[in-house]
Amino acid sequence: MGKKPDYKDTMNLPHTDFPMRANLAQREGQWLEFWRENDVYRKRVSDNMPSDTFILHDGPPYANGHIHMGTAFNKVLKDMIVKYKSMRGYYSPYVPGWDCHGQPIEHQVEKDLGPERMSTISQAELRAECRKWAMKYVGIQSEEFQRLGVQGDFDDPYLTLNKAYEAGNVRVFQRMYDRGMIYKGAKPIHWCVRCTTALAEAEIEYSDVTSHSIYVKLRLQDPPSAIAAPAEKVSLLIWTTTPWTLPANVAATLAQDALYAGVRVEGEVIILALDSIERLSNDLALDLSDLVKAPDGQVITVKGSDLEGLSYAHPIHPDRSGVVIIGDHVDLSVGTGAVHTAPGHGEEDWLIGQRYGLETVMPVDDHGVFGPGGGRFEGMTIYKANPAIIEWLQSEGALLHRANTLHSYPHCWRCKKPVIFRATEQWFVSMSAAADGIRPLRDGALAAIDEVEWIPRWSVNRIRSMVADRPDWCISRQRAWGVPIPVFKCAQCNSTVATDESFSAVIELFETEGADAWFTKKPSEYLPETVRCERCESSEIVPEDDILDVWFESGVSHTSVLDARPELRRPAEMYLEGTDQHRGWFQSGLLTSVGADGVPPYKAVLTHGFIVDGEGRKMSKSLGNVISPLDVIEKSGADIIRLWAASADYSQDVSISDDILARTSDAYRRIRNTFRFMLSNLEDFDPSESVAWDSMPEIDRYALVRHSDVVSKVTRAYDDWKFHQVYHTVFNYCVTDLSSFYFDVVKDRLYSDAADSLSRRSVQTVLYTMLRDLVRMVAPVLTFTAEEVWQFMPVALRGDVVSVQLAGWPLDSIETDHSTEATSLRNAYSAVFEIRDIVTKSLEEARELKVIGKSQEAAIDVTATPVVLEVLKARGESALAEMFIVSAVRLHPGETASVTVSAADGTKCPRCWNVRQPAGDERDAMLCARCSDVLTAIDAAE
RNA sequence: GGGCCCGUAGCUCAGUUGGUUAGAGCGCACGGCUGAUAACCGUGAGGUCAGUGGUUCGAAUCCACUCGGGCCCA
Repeated sequence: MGKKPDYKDTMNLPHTDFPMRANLAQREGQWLEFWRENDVYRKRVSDNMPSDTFILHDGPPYANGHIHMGTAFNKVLKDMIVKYKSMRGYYSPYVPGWDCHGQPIEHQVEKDLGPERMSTISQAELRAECRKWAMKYVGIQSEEFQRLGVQGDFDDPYLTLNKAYEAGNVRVFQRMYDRGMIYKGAKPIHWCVRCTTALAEAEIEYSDVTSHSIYVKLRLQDPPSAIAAPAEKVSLLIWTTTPWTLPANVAATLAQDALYAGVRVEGEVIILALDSIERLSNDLALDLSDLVKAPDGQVITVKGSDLEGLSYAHPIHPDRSGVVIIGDHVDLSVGTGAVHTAPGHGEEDWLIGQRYGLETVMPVDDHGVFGPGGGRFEGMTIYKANPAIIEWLQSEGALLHRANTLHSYPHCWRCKKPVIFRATEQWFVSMSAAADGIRPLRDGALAAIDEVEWIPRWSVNRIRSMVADRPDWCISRQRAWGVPIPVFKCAQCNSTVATDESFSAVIELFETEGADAWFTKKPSEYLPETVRCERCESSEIVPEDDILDVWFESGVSHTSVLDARPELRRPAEMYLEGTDQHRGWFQSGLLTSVGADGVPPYKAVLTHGFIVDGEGRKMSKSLGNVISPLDVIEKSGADIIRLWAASADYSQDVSISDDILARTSDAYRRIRNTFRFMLSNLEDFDPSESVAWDSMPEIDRYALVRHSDVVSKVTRAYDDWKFHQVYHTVFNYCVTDLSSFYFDVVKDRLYSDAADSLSRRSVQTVLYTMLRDLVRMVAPVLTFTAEEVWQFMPVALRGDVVSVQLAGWPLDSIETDHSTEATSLRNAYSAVFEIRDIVTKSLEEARELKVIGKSQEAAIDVTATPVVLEVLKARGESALAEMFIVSAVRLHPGETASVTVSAADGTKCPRCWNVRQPAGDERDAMLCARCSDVLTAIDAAE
C-alpha cells in the first residue's frame, strides 16, 4: 500500500478532559459556586462532629478598605490549617470576624459628612453612619476573602458591633473590675489636640519633625559653695525640645553617679554634666572652656546625688520654685545631664514624680490651650506659646542657646498631626494591682504565657518581654464609635457607680438594644431604682462618656465569640496572626482573658512575618512596590496566591514580587501537569482491577514505597505547621520522582502494553494511589485546583465523595504491611539512581556526537563495582533498560562505575517506537514481539 | 536609642550536636523528543554562605562588631 501503518488506535494513549491550561481567574468562580451549592463547608464541619476539636479563632481584621496581601496571606494560612485539620478528621469550624468600631472608621465618616454636617449631627446619628460604613467593608472584605478560597461561616461571622458581642465587653469589664484590676487615674497619655482624644500606643506613628531646641538656665536659689564663689549666679542647665512644657515644670532630674561641673559663661556659672561639655561646646559653638576650678587648678566636680534636693527659681512662674531630683532615665549622651521634668507631660516624668511625691501640673486643656496654670501664657495654644516662651526666657536672661533640631516625634495615626503627652483622667487596667487573693495581671499573664505553645518558639520572648515591660493599659477613648466604658458617675458627688446590679442592667441593655442605647437612653430607663451612689446615696447618676479602646473590644472575643457560640470554645486551639499582634490582639486577648478569668484564651499562638517586596522592603505606595491580591487573583488566580503563601517560610518576613509570582506560576503549571498525566492515564481504570503488591513489577513497588515516604513527610510537615516543606516536598516529588523518572519510565507500559494487561494495570494501580493521595495532600493549599482534579477523576476513582475536602487524609500503609521490603528497595534504588546519573550523562555525550537522538536508540554497557553490580543484577538487565529508557543494558564487573553508549541493534518498532529486533509478524514485519502479541490479542477480542 | 527576628546561587528552600571540593528544585543557556505537546526529557553554567574581626586543628554553622531589612517600643 506504501502508506505507513498508523498504530495509534491500537494503543492506550492518554486522554482526559482536564485542561492543561488552568485559566484559574475564570474557572475558580465555578468552584466557589459548587461548594456553595453542595454546602461543602458545613458538611466538612458536621461530618467530624463527635471527634476531636480544632478551633482556629479568627483575629478580626479592621472593617475599613479592601484586603491587602498581608490579610490575604493571613487568611490563606488559616484556611490551609482549618482544611487540613478537617481532612484529618478534626471538628474544625471557622468563624471569621471583623473589628468594626474605632477611630479610623469614625474619622472616615467625619470626613465624608464634612464639617457642616458634623457640627449638627447627634452622637446616635454619627454612630449609625459609622455602622453603615463598617458593614459596607465587612461585605467587601467577606467577598474578597471568599474569593481567595477561604471557607467558613461567612453567613454568620462575628462582628464587634453585634449586640451580643458588645455585651461581652461588659462581662469582661465587670469581672476585671470586681477583681480590682480597673481603676480611674490621671496619667500622661498620648493626646491628640486636633482629635481631642487619648491615643493608644497602636495609634501613634513616628515621623521626623523640626522642633525648637533650647538650653535653659534654672537659677539655683541656694547654690553649693563648693562650685562657685558666694556672689556668683549659679544655674543648672537643662535642654528641651518642647518649650511649652516648661510651665508644667516641677523638677530637674540628674543622674545619680554622673559627674557635674560648673562652667563660667557670660559672667555666670552653669552646671552641667562633665561628659557633655565637649559635645555641647562643639554642637552649640559656645566657649565652655572656663571650668570652675579649685585653688590647686583641679576642676571641681560633684556627683548628681550631691545636688539632690536643691531648689531653683521656676523659669516661668516667678512665685514658684522647682527641685533637683535623681532619676535613672537621664541619658548622658544627649542634652546636658540635667533633665527638665514635668510629670503632667511625660511617662517617665510622671513615674519619677510619683516617687518624689511631686505635683502633676497640667495647665494645658483638651485643645492644647493654656489655662490659668500657664501663667502669662494663659489663653495661648501650645504652638503659639512656644516662641512666646522662648522670647520670655530670652528677656529674663534664662536662655543660653536656641536652635532647631530634626528628630523623630510621635504623631496621631489618623490626622497625622504631632501629639502631646498630657495627663488627664482615664480608665486603666492595672498590671500590678488586684483585689485581695487575686493574682495581679502581670503575674497572671506571664504565668499564662508559659502554658501556651508559641510558634515559632522565639515568639515567646517577644510577648513575654512586652507583657513584662508594659505600663498600665489605658482603656479610655474620648470618641463616639465604640462600646462605652460601662460605669456611671454620681451627678452629685462625682464618684463612680458600678455595681453587680448596674453591670447586669447594662449587659441586658446591650444584649437587647446594643451599645447605641447607652447614647440614646437615660440611665433611669434601664437601671433598677436600687442603683444609687454608694457614697452619697444619690439616685441621680450619669453614664461615663469615654468609650473602650478597640483593643479591649477585639480582645474579649474569647468571651463574646468563643464562649458565646455553641460550636466554639475557649481556649481555642490556635490564634494565628502577624508578628505585630504580639502587642495587639495576642496581648489584648491574653490580658482580658487572664484578667477576667485567670486563663489564657488560646493553647497555641502561631505568628507569621510581614509581607515585603523582593528586596525585603516593606510595601508602600511611595516605593511603588505594592502588589494587590485582587490584581493577582484577576491575573493569575487565587490558587497562585495560595501556592505562594504555602511556599514561603512565614517565620520570617515573606517576600513577594512579580518574579516570585512568575516562579510560583511555573511551579503551579508543573503540579497541574502532573495531575493531568495521572488523570489521562486512568480514564479506563477501575479500582477493582487493582494489582496486588506481590504481583507488581518491582519498580511499581518501589514507586509505592517512595510515595508513602512522601505522604508521611508531607503529613509531618503539616503537623509541624511547615507549609513551605509541604510545598517543596510535593513539588520535588512531582518533578523529580514522578515526571522525570517514574512517569517517563512507565509510559511504555501504559501506552503500548495491552490495556488490561497486568503490567499496565499495575502502573495504573500505582498512579491511582498517587493521584488519590496527592490531590488530597494538596487540597488545603491548592483548594480550587484540587477540587477541579477531584471532579475530573472518573467516578470509579472518587466514588460518591462530593468534594475532595470530604475525602479524608491519605494513610501510610507501606510501613505496616511491607516495612522490611521497603527498606531494601530504598537501598537498592539509591544505588540504581547513582548509576542512572552516569547513564544520562553518557547518553547526553552520545547525543552530542549524533550517535543517538532519543535514549531508546541506545544500548549501554554498564560497568560497576562488585557491590553495586550485585544490586543491578538483582534488578535484571531488562528492568534496568526499562528504568534507563534504553534499548538494552549489558552489565560488566569493573573497578569503577562507568557507562558506554552505542547505537542499539535492531529497528524502530512502528508501534511502540522502541528499537527492537523485528518479530516477523505477518501483518507487519517490523513489529516487535510485544506489539505483535498485543495486536494478536486485540484482533482476537474483536 | 531599646527589645525580638532575619540576611545560603536570579527565585523558593535544605544544610543534623562546627568536620572532606556548600545541596535541591525552579529560572537561565544549550541539546533531545514530537504519542503529557503553549507539554515532556537531558546536560551545563550560576554561591568570597551580607561584611569584618575573633574562638578553634577546622565555621555557613559559636562569639563580637559593622552593614542591610522587618515588626514592636521610645
